[in-house]
Amino acid sequence: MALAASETVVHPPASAPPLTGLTPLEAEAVDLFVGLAQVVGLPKSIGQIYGLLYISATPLSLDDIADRLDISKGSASQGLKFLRTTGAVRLCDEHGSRCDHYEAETGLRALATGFLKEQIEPHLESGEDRLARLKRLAANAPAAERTHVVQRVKQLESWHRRAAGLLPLLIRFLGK
Amino acid sequence: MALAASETVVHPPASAPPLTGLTPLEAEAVDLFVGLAQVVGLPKSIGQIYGLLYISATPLSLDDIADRLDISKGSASQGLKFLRTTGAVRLCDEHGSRCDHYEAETGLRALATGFLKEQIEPHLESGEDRLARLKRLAANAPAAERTHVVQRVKQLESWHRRAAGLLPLLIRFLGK
DNA sequence: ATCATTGTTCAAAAATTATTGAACTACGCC
DNA sequence: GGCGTAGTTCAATAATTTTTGAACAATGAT
Repeated sequence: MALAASETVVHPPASAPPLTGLTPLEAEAVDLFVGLAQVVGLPKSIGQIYGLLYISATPLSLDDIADRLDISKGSASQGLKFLRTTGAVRLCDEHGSRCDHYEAETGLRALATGFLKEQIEPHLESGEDRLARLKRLAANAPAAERTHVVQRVKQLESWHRRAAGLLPLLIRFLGK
Repeated sequence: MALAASETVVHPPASAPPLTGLTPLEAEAVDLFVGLAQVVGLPKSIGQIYGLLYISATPLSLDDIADRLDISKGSASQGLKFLRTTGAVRLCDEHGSRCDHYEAETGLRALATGFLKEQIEPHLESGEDRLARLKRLAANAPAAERTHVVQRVKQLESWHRRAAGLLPLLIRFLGK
């Protein structure tokens, strides 16, 4: 603060992809994916990274990403790890450079599959144990409530079946 | 404080629905819905409340809920408000009592519809504006990248259409 | 009209989750 | 070997979200 009176704002070069900061187009794309990330419960940084890679015409390195988005290398590394294991991002065979470069996987089916496999399926599986335990407890409930709770647990089982059946259907619908 | 020396701990009655604390069955049901809430990005208290109402054989009042789950009235009020506006919970016409009682809506279709309408649809709508802005920016991009970014934005539009088409399909699949 | 009961709101506190940055490993090059 | 670049990990910090609880409005009973 307390700028010298004569100080002037330095304007960035008018054209050419900046090494730091985002073009308006990139910023808009990043924003869109940040919003999407929020919707599916993922951290903002992951949305930023994927968004930048999605719109970028060329593969980007970890450092490119951290610099352009102004996030730490740590965040970039963690975010890319997640995106890699989830299949949303690919390491592309870099001809010239010494470091790894990434590009976005843009097939909706691949993205959805990765996300569902990683984030939803585990819950469906652990749900089975839960349901089994619930079923046992319901069977032992006091007589007055037994029919009611048994019915509810049956309904939960039906939900579970339907959810499990939904996953492959979803993937098919989004497919190729 | 400062209890008399001879005071003894009062054990809760061995049976009958406790006015405070949860039965093992209730605890298990609550847990299950807490997990579900996490999955869809809702606060724990909302999962707790819905879980308790789901398994309960009788409608419960706000105070019942706060007491049994050991959460504040504030949380219970906010949670119930959300569940009401989302259609996951119903005020049921209480014959005798002076206060409102709630019961869980258990139709999967109604639940899914409420959730999708409330949590997903708004994003799909704002997405349209976003896409329009992106499209304009892409059209003005430097020639070298233009075809690439225009293609990407087209792909985003196709994602958007598919997502929008998915919603009614989903509801139908879960229906009745 | 006063008091008790029910429920809401919202600022402050607590809990949770994401991000940072420094320490560290691994690798290639000189 | 020693040095520089890439990348990962993780404890500490920051940001965000949730929960609390006290103040308040509304309604009904006496």
